[in-house]
Amino acid sequence: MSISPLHDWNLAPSEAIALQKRLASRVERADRLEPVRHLAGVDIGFEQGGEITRAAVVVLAWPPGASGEFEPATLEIVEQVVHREPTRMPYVPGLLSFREVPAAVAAFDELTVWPELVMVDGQGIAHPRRIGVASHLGLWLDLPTIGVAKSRLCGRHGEPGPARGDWTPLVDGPEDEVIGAVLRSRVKVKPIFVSPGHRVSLPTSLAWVIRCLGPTKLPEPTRLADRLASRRGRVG
DNA sequence: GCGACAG
DNA sequence: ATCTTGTCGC
Repeated sequence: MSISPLHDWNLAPSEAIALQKRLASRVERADRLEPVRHLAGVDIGFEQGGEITRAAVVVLAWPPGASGEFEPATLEIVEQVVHREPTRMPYVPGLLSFREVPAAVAAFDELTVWPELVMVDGQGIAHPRRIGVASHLGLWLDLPTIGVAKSRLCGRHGEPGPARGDWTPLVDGPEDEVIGAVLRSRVKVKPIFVSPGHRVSLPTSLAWVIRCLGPTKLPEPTRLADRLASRRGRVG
């Protein structure tokens, strides 16, 4: 499957910021998704001191199947791809997408099964210019995306309740605009930050992340991609 | 000028 | 993100 490029990725910081401001208006915050049959998780890892970028995509079947009587539902892995390429940009807070999206898009290019929804390791609109890596990737792939981050980039929030599934809004700006949710995905564990990426609302984003929660703090799509990208899990 | 700062 | 030993808990 080929994806048409929308711009050149080797930009100076000021140019990247200007581009984000233009692209932000194209990010859709209302639900516009097809029935989900395949869900994907994406994450990027690095090798050789950061010289090599590893993009991992894991495609899971939906709905989940029961692994057996009294066993929890399991998300079956339909396909996995690992794409390696030279790293092109350093990490700059707020400009993460310019470093990670190219490799992620290349990995999606190798998929034979196209998902209807994607969970990305990082922020969606919970970003200074409302276009984090999840939103940016969604724009490029023209797919609904949800951002699932392990820590905060911007915004204010209170402490979510102690129960699994408890959450509190993440707000930002002078008007306290709601840009995401701080979700307690596991009891007694630091919460995760969920935000709409592209073509998905916050309620829908939260619903999907919660229904994909497995035994660990991260939802299964992101957890599996994380494992693959950091070469802990199976080989690519 | 002084912090804060996804991965 | 990645580099890394030991340690706490189910």
